[in-house]
Order: sequence, then structure tokens, then C-alpha cells
Amino acid sequence: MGAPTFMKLEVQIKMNASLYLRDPEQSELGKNIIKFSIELIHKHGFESFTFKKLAEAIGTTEAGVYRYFENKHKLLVYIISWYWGWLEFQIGYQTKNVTNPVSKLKKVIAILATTVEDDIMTGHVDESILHQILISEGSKAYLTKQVSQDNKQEYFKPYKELCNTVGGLILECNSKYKYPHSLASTIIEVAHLQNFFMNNLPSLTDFSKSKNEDQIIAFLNDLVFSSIEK
Amino acid sequence: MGAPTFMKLEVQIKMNASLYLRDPEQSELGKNIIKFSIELIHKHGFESFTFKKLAEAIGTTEAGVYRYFENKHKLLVYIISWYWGWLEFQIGYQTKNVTNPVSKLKKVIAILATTVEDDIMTGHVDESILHQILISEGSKAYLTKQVSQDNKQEYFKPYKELCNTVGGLILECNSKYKYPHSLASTIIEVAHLQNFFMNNLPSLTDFSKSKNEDQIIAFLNDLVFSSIEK
DNA sequence: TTATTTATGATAGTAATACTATTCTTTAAA
DNA sequence: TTTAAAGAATAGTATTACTATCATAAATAA
Repeated sequence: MGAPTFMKLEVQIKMNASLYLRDPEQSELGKNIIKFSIELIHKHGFESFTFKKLAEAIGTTEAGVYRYFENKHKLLVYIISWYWGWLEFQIGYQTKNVTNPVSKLKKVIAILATTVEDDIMTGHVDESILHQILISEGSKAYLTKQVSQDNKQEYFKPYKELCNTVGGLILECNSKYKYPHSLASTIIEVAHLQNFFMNNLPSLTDFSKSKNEDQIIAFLNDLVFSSIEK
Repeated sequence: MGAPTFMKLEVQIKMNASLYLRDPEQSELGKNIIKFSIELIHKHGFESFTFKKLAEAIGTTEAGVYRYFENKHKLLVYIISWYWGWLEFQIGYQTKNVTNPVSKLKKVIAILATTVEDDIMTGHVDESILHQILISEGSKAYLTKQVSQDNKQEYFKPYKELCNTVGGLILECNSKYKYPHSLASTIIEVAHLQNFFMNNLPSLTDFSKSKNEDQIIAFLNDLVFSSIEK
């Protein structure tokens, strides 16, 4: 007997419970809050995103949204954490058969620097839009005065875990390399930053003509492997 | 006959006039707006910074501030542009006798990654606090939906000029290097990012024990010269 | 089955933010 | 001496970021 057809296979990313008041994965309204947040933040930017506009888009009331999230900062941190958790999963999945650490690190760099396709395993989340949000809003999650408190509450755990994974891979390539953590966080941030610059402030990059993500990958590979294979 | 004693020697950074409504350099109130903005943004962060609080700190009214700057975003861009203009000047001054391009680039990296001392040439601006603002608020100047319009108005010219200077230096070290602009913007951004991480999310760096800026410089030198001397 | 908890909806209200406008006074240049 | 410009004082508006209350529908437990 196979699985009954009503059982939908879904990837569940485990989230830090102190990010929300009510778990958005557990109800239709909650899932809509995530779905429409991603859409609105992508469309109008985080600064002009408000719970009132979100509520209107969903067809609920402001108070309804506040029952799930204390404020828009926590909602941003939530969707960003979700993305890092999902990406960690993707990296594990897409590199599980790669044994050579150099090939593996190259694959990871490519994943980090490439706009992902929408993952059908996650119904209410469009990962390709989420990737765009990460590029232009990602750093706003931690560039705040409360960063230390947020860190104590483990809001950045998925991000740190990803950096750890990448840092570990760097050490697998060269156990003598002195800056694995810094290089890992640099790879992740520069992948996003160069993408933003390429599309918005092109003279800050060397990719203005093609506007091709492959060039960012080439730049990062050159940067990383020059350093660790030196 | 020497310069009369009432002539104070001051460094003037030429600013883009469309950033302000009234030139803040031309009056006491204007200078106070700059001075107290820097203090308040540093103390409480850009998000909780308002023109009302600023006016109260100065001892003027909200309307008074609005006569100089249309909104707080333009004020942020103003002080950030000012910083990049001042830094370009500093770099020119501090490297004017260095002829070897590698030494010169190393010096520039050190300047970019080091907390500057307050420059007495600029009465109302505390550069060491400004440097801190750049680390935690700098990217908010361009991570917005209006980045393209702002760019058309040349709001980011001083930043782009600095990147150009650094990119030129990279090419002087190795005229065959393929990514001078991207590497230049990477150096500048990573210098700030690693500083922020070191002090706020230390596990994302390898400098958590010492919390010493010299280690950031060492990391950047390793990264940059591995790439361009390869 | 009934009672009760829980989620949502509808509405109202408040303090703060991000402005705009007007009027008056002081200061400085013509 | 007149005029213009800069600043201070005050008022007012729409939006934001919430909190609180009450009613209702659906799920659940006694």
C-alpha cells in the first residue's frame, strides 16, 4: 500500500519559536502572512512595508497580523532565517554525492550566488523572490541596535550554521587556512552584494555589460581559491 | 605678513547640492544639524533617529531641520557622502609619498579597515564616530528601492570615486587582474562587515578573541594579494 | 451533547512619525 | 532705510506602529 494521495510531501524548516507569537506554519492565515510578506517586501521594499498593507493584501485586519508577529522586524528575521534554513537543506541535498572538497566548495559558491528556482516542496514560499529579498534586505536583519539581544535569542542561528558549514568546507580544502569563518561570511555577503551592485550600481563591479550571475561565481571562485590554495 | 589669526584652516568637502535644501556648511544651525545627526545616529541607530529628536538635541524645532534636509534618508546619504569624500582626501594625503603600488594598496586597505582619529581640521564632524556609523548604517544608504534614482542624481559619486581609486591601484599592482572594480567594492564593504561581525556576531569571524582591527587588515591583505599576485 | 477554549474578524483608540503651512521676529545685506 | 532672508513658534494632517475590546465561528474536551 502506497502513501494515501492526500498526504502532501512538504519540507518543514524548523524555526526559532521566539520569532513569532503564533506559529505561521500552522494555519492558512499564518501561511498567507508569510506568502504576502515576501511578495510585498520584494515589491515595495522593507521600509515601506507595513502590517496594515499586508493585512489588506491578505484580506484580514492589522490586529490579525499582530497575533502572529510582534513587529515587522521579527517577521523579516523570520523569513530570512527560513531562507537560510532552506538553503542549508538545499546545499546538503545538492552536494550529498560530491566527495572532493574543492568541487563541493565550488558547488556551494554557485548555489550561494545563483538565483534559485521556486521549490515546489514549499507551497507558500517562492524561493526565487526570497533570494531577491535576501540580496537587498538581508543585512537589515542584523544591522540594528538590538543585534546583540537578537543574537542572544539565537535569531541568527541558521545563518551562523551556514557559515560554519562553509567554513568547515574551506578547512577541508586547506586545513592550514587561517580565516575560515571570515572567508565564509565574506563569500555569502559578497555574493549578495555584487549581485546588488551589478543590477543597481554597475560601476562598482566588472559585470555591468553581461549582468550575468556566472561572472559573480567566477569572481568568487578566483577570490576564494587564490586564497586557500596559495 | 602671515595669515591673520582669525582665519581658521578648514578642510571643505564639496557636496552634491541636490542632497540638501539649504547648505548646512553655511550656518551654525546647519553645522549643528550635521554634528548632532552623527551623534544621535551613532547612539540610537538610524531607524530610531527622527528629526524631532534631532531638533530637541540641537535646541531648535522640527521645521528648522526640514529647511535643511527633505528627509532623514537624504541626511544619511549626505553624511555618508561626506565621509567618503573626506576619506578620499585622507588617502591622497597619507599615500602621497608612497610610490610602490603594493605598499600603497596595503596602506589604503589599512586606512579603510582602521577606526580613524578625529580630524581637527573639520570642526563639527567627529570622524571616528562617523566611521562607526559607516560600519553599521552605511549600506542603508543604497539598499533601498530608490537606489537607481539616487544614483542618477549622483548621490553615490564619492563612493564610486573611491572604488575607482582603489580599482586603479589594484590594476597598478597587476594590470592583468580581471576584477578590479568588484575587488575594490569588496575590500571596502568587507572591511566594514568584518568589523561589525567581530564586535556583534563574533562567530562569523576569526577575530573574536582579540577583537583587533589589525586582524581584519591581515585577512584583507591575504585575500587581496593572493588574488592579484597569483 | 454541551461547555469551553481558540482563532479570527470588526472596530476603536493612542502615541509617535513624517511631514506641510503660517505667522512672527531677528538678522543681515542693498 | 528698506528689503530680504533665516530662524523660532505654533498648528495641523496623514500614516505608522501598535494595544484593547467585543463578537462570532469553529474546533475540542468534559
